[in-house]
Amino acid sequence: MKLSNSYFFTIRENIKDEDSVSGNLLTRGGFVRKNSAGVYMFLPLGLKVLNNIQNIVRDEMNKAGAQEVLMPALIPEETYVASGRRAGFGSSMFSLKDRNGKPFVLGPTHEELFAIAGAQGIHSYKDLPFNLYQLQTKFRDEPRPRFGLLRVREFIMHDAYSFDKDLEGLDVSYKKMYDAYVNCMKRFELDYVIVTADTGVMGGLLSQEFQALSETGEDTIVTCDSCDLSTNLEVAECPDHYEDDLSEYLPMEKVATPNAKTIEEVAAFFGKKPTDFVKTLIYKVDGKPVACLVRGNRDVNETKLRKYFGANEVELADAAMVEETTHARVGFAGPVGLSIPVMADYEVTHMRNFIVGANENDMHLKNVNLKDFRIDHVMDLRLIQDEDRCPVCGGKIVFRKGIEVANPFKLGDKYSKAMNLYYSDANNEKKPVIMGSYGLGIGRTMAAIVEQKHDDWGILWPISVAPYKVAIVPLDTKNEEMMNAANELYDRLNASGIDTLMDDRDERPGVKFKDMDLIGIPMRVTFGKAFKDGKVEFKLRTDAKAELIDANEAEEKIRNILSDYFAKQR
RNA sequence: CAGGGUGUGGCGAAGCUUGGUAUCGCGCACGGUUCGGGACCGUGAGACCAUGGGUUCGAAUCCCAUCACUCUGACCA
Repeated sequence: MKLSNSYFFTIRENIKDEDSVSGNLLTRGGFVRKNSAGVYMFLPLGLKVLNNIQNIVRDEMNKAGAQEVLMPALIPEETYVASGRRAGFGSSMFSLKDRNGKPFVLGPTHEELFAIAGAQGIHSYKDLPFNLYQLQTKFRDEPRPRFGLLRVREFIMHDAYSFDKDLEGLDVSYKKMYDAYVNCMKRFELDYVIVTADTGVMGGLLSQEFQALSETGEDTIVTCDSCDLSTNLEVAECPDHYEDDLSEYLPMEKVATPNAKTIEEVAAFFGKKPTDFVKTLIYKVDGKPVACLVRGNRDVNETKLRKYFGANEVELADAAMVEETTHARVGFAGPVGLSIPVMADYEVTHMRNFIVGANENDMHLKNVNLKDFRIDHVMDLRLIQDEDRCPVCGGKIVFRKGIEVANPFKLGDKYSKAMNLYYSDANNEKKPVIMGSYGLGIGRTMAAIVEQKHDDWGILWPISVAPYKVAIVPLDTKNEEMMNAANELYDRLNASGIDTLMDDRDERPGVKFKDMDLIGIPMRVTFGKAFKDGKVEFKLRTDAKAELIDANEAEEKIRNILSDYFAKQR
């Protein structure tokens, strides 16, 4: 591409409406532009990167033996009702009606449609296994889009679906996709970890996330410095490793605690620490109240709670529900005398003589013990914390932030049963097909790469995904000889399949350099002062200084760098 | 959903408290001087001040409503 006659622009100033490094640099470089909250235009440069990422995924999928298809985004709502996920997705699904009033949705993910597609081709065990994938636009009405391309409402996702006759087959299919994703990460040059995660609205047997490490990430990752523990915060275990408190039982006592309702306020009142309390949180689990008990310095892990109940939605109860269930204002809930289900964290069962709310305004109970109230279920209910030890080996745990770029699932038979996807085995018995599903966010990957690879001047694209591999920058556009030589190199590189950009604009050198740095082209060939001696400058975007080389050696040098690079990517 | 902020030429902002018909920087056009890390001087074009209503002789400015964008929290008792 020649810049002088193309849709190319950069923005010098910061973008007000972009809250992340990647969103800012991608907008300033003219890759993307926000059109509405969480919905982006992809401009020429941005589309080139997006296509490069998609082609890497496509290549890895094809190598893994998957076949590409394209499913509709516009889907009858009843499809998701059949699997039970219409309710699961709730308001995060975009929905609309056709002219006859028939409800449709815009697909947020496609397990159902692929199960339907599978059913059309699967009759016998001889039809299995196989694997389908697509690169397609998904729609999710996120409550709060943010961080540029990282959390959006319309995005291109790669999703793949495997079909097997049994769990052993699924293991093989899963491994292939897992390996394909590992290869993709390598080719994207992402610094990442793989963590076990919650299966969430997908359901199924196993979920792993490929998390690109970045402070901008919205996910918290828990790893251990002495074993290979690697898990998402929301599923990190807090096993029953607590020591019993053996102090003598004291008699329960009701104490007036006016104007004190937070743990800190009440602790100050009693002259005690938060660890001497049992916190009672009223949750709304699919609309029904549930009390959760954790030690005063702990937090409830809502994912664990949701999993235990198999619920779609878990949130803290509103004030009205708290008052109805505890007969007191918010701030005085306690387990004694509650008539709703009571869940307790393991740790609570090892405590003695603790303080709880009295279910009465401005009152707390002290010296409460397990005999004083009913617990319906004891479980691992809390969020892991800094001071906790590794649940596997007891080592020191480390918290990091990550961007979830890919997520393979072992689904099992959940969707097969819901969507009537069965096959006949060798004994002519009807069995559900065993499915896996695999997703990788294309735009999110693009943003994650920028989050990891940038400097003060702009983006540092890896060669594999860079919109152009080489930028040719002639500094004197009036010098005919120089322009001829630059054009010749430009033509030769492009003719041999090396995507090359030429900055033939009549701009000052500084402008051209700044722009090329901002958009992050990996290699730059500058035709400048030394051209009269037959020399050009060659510079890698990641290097501070340029080197002077013979003009007629530039092409070979670029070829060598690229062939070395791609050899290492294999 | 709850609470806060913002909306002014293409972009970024000032003006609003204390009403009097819009200012600055970037960008753009033209002329000139420049020309190796976002040049300088001069001239110029470009705005129904988010939308709708109200108060007023007069509204970007005050009042009401709506919409959009954005931040914080996703209510930790």
